[in-house]
Amino acid sequence: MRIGELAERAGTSTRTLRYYETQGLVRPRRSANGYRVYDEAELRVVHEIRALLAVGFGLDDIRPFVACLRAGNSSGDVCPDSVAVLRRKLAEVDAYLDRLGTVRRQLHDQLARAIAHREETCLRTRNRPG
Amino acid sequence: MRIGELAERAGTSTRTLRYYETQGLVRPRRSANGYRVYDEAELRVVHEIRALLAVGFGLDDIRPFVACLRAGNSSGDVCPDSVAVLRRKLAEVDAYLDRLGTVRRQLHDQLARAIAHREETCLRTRNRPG
DNA sequence: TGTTGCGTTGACGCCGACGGCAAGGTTTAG
DNA sequence: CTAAACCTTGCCGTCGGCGTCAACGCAACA
Repeated sequence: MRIGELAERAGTSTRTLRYYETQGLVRPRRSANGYRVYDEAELRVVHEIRALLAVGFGLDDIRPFVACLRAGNSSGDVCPDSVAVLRRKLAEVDAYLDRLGTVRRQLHDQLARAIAHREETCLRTRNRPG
Repeated sequence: MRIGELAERAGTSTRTLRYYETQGLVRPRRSANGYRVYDEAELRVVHEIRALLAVGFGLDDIRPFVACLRAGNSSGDVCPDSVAVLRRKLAEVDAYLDRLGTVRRQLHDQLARAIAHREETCLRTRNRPG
């Protein structure tokens, strides 16, 4: 399979696949004329990359998962390095959820006060002697 | 007050203040020699900018709040444009909290399955005839 | 008068995951 | 023979909020 077909089957672009290659995530062979040639297993790898990107991983974090798949495992998640990344990412997400919750409360209060202030001002204006 | 003093009092850098100026958020006068000169009100403005940035606003979103302060209001929040931005941001944060919650559940499940798989594999290995 | 410490503008660097274009080579269909 | 549809490498652009020089001017103090 060449790059165009893989791109289409993986739902991405050739540009993206070439970029993954520069990042050491995908390793095509080369045919005689220099074209990249991928086997079926690479489709699985690209799907794994896309799924993890969608969850918010960076390409650096994804590397262990790809290595795990390439080592012959049925899932990219089961190797120690992958588990370590999953743990770290879960902790990061929890921390971010905390911060975002705090921000939400602050925004909510800020909005409530602003509206209360406007109501008050409006009332004063309406009762003002004209 | 010149730029260095304002930077120090606002807890930021001169570079940052000049950048805010290019974004139309801060408007110093100029002294005869071309130095930027700020009055006390600008300190308040810079504090407002910093507070909103810390909450996750972009400079574009902050513009109405600065305008509101500059219009003489005691808070930057009370003007209609500011309230609109607050509403929008609150909705954005809520949406992001949802997505992040989904991601958290997915990560949690993924991690749980990976660990379960490893336990299982470990047991099989230990019971394997040597 | 020299040095130190302010100030000025302008321009490039950063991060991450690509998009897009240029300028070519290859292959295939008509 | 030619045009279309692939492929190649390489390099610049994107977004945001600045950091970090560079090269210069101005001010104050010993």
